[in-house]
Amino acid sequence: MKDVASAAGVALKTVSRVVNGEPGVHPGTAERVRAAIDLLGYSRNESASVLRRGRTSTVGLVIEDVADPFYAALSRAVEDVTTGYGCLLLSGSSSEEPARERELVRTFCARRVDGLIVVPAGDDHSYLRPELDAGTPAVFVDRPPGPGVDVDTVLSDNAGGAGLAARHLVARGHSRIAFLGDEPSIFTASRRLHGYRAALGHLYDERLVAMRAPSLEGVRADLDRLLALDRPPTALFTGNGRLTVTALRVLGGRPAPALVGFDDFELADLLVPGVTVVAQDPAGMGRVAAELLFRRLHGDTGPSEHPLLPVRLIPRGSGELPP
Amino acid sequence: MKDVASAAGVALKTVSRVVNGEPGVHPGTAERVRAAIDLLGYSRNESASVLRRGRTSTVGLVIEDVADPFYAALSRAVEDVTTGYGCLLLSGSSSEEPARERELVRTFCARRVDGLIVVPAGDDHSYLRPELDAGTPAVFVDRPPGPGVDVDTVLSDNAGGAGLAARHLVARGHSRIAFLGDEPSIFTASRRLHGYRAALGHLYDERLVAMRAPSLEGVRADLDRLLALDRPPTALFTGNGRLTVTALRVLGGRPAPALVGFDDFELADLLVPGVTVVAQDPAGMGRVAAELLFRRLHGDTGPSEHPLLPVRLIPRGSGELPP
DNA sequence: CACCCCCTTGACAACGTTGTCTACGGCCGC
DNA sequence: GCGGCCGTAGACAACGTTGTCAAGGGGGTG
Repeated sequence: MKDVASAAGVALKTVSRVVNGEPGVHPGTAERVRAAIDLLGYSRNESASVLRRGRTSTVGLVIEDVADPFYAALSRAVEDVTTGYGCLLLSGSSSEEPARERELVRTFCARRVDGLIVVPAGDDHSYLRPELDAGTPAVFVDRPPGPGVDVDTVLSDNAGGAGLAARHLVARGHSRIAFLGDEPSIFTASRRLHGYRAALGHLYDERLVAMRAPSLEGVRADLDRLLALDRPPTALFTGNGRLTVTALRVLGGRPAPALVGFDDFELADLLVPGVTVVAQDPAGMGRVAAELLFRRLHGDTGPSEHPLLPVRLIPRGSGELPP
Repeated sequence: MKDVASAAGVALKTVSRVVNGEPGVHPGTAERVRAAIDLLGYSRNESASVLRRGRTSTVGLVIEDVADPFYAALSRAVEDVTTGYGCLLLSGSSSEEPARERELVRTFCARRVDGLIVVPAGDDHSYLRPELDAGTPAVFVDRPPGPGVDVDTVLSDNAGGAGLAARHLVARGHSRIAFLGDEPSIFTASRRLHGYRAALGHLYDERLVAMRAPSLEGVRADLDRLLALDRPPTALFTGNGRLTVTALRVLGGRPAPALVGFDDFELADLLVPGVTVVAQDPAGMGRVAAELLFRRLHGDTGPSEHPLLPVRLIPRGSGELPP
């Protein structure tokens, strides 16, 4: 900028004014400055600008894994909203590791993001206290923060959706409905178990429940056990997209039980039979969370909000198979 | 930091030394400083640090769309490598718009990223000249830069893969093989057309070629036209993952021609018949590109490199159907 | 005992930008 | 013709950090 100033024969401050489009610069002078900028290929040093101004126009997003379509869609929606407000999005994958989540938040905060959107991996977020107190707003998505941290959250109706799935299968005549869920320590997994259990009532049988992180071997072991029971399940409710796909892969070739999966996924409609799912709206979650964050950034200091996004059941065939 | 210094009763510089793990600080003093840091919840202002040091430990990635599984996988691989080198990744989606690509690059450069990884949307990259001259290395992935810009590239063997697909179908007895490709202005689309054409030789028939951006309506129109020909194709080669999926959706219910698709995708193995594909390795491309960038960042100033990543044909059934 | 060196610590400037305040000249109205 | 106002421009400090250099004190050596 110094070079631009001397090239244009003006003071530093005048260049600054031109760069920032501030009023009170003679059109002719501004033109000379712009010419010098083009000539020298100058571009403002954002770090210095941030240092002086204190605002970074930057938002941090922590997700589980960009390569997971659910989070990829969420991420894209957040990016679009962020860009719309003239901000840059920093994002990182926690790989479901609390330490990595914390490290990402720390990194983002050190870079002085204006706000945070977090899909938490851990359940202790007391480390966020200093940032929240310092005025950095945070919105938690998909899962709530640990106890003692009061921030906005954007969650899906997990229990309601699981109930929808269970009742759908019961209505088709199933009474033995297995549940394959992720690790119970994961909020969404336990909420979905809860909704499934509540909807089944006296039909609930804990021997039909298996919960663990998705893996081909794990799912195979669980399905082997379930299908070898005296009274095996006639229907299966899978607790997230990864588990649904893994279960389909394991079941490939076997006589298929009725199946409803939580989370929609591409090509669910092209499989035979089509896979009935309870669909969340990942892009909607990202959009709502980002809009909420920007309302906070624009000064909204009301009590924390906790929208619950609806889910919907999409029948495609697999969930309508008879017992 | 000033507050930490006075809380610990030491000078600013001593706190700086502790924060950066520099040697020459008495263990007792360091302990006092660390206590003060914890007490005050201090975290270094990265903008100021960057301003002083000149290095941001940051890499910028421009892709087409994070929500596309191909780029999501690429993105994740780049993130992992970047994190491994202690850097933060900034990424953004260009939505296939040259202006947006340029805007993202501009934003990243203003934030003084140490290096760039770009999946270009446009074909004029002269705007990168100042940055390259200023010593910011760039690696282009999936598609090369426009003319006159000499940077490292990481490309897949598009023509080779398309040839593989075409020969695979010819070997199964097909002589009328249609090609559904993306817009010919897209580098990968034209390379794949080229490979397909070269492999077919005298079997090539331009009436069997349709190229345009993927959309349900567009693909439906193209397939309607192709299948209504006097001598309709008995096999179909789709030029990217989106087109393959869209074509499958359009074909759903019709007597299916043999099909080979460029790009692997989840569940390709579970459809009936399984979808034969020419698989690229998006994660591998991201990894190679990122490693190449870090070699440049660590001082490698050799001539620009242009690795061509191999692709492989995965037969799953659809590509082995007879004419 | 004097000297030197090392270990530890601090003072200070500089990174590039922007907010604040001041200065200059011309124009208007009285 | 004079005072005041406006439009334009610049000087300067400050943001928070780190590199450079220097200072103080303690221990070892001649």
